[in-house]
Amino acid sequence: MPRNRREEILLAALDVFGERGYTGASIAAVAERVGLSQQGVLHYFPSKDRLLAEVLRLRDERGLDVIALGGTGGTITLDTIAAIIDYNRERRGIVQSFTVLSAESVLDDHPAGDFFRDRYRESRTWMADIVRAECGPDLPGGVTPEQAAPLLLAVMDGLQQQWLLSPDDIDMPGLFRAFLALLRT
Amino acid sequence: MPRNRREEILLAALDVFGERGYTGASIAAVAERVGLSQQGVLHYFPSKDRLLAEVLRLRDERGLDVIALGGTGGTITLDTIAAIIDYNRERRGIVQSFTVLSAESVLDDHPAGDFFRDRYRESRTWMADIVRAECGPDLPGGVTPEQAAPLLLAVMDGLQQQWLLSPDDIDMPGLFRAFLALLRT
DNA sequence: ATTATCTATAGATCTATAGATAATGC
DNA sequence: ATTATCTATAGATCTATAGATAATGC
Repeated sequence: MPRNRREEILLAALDVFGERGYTGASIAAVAERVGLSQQGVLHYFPSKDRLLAEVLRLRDERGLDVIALGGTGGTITLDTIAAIIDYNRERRGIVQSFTVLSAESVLDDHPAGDFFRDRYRESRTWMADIVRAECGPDLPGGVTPEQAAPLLLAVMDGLQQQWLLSPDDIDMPGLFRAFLALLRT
Repeated sequence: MPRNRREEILLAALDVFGERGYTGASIAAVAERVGLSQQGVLHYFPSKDRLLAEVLRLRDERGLDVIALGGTGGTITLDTIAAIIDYNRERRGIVQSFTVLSAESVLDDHPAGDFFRDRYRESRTWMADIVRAECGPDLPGGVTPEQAAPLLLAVMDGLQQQWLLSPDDIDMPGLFRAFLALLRT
């Protein structure tokens, strides 16, 4: 049963990064989670930076992302995104990982800075396309799809932050749909 | 000229926490910034946790917060908040500090967890009051002030995240006002 | 040969304590 | 007396390298 060690390590690393942050996580903690020594992990990934880079690359391949939408195959609508947010309530660990890693990525010289900068840019582009396809070029209050796109991403991120702190107080999917209702008025 | 060492240290610590995150920041880096030895800092604050706690307490006293609204004296409206976001473009360091610290605070057993949990709860309460005072109990799309409150906070946090990564791409105040336009339709 | 894994370890940090010294305030 | 500050240092980590050993694949 030759399990895929590389992937095991990447998934464990994503968890550990979510629990302690990238800075606070140690390679040894990841190693322990997969039953290897710290040096065993470094055999597969030569440095902590590279381990992070590969964790983030895994999201692109696997749709591990909180808002990985490409995988659904069919047309993506705002309701598709709302459904993903429903599902995210059951993936708290992953939500926490991406929330923490994306926030850390704003730090000076952070190894994930480019990744998240690019990711948000791309997300804004296709989010604007989704909004335009669904609501046309004119939204309530004179708002444009180009403005709605970063607002949608902001709402998703910001609700995750509040939900992670107080899961019982924050109805993420309900609040996201309330925002959609504002866009669709 | 007996400068207030405690306060110098707290302000330097807020900066350093914003640059490296709480986990990644060392007491020695804070010390260097104020021209003391690491042990000099520990004379004023007996541990790193306590230093963080006092940094956060300073925000309550001083309105250092990105959205510290109490200090304005007069009535706070949604336009007041928009004006604060205008101003925040010139306080990138502080915005970054609070973005990073609040994201770190979702980590297991983080010393700032209670602080941010309480802060968001309070913020949602007065934000709902502001919305109700200004827009009444019924917002477009059947949205309530209780829903608008966490959405407003989410938009502020989420826009900061995107702006910190790509300041030239993100017009924080403009986008926040676009969101207000949706609420006021 | 290559791959997977380990032990050993160098070299940096980092937090926090202990205890000395100098200056200040009564 | 107390306050401000320093040097010294214990005790934990942490990343990464070096090099050994065992197993696997040709």
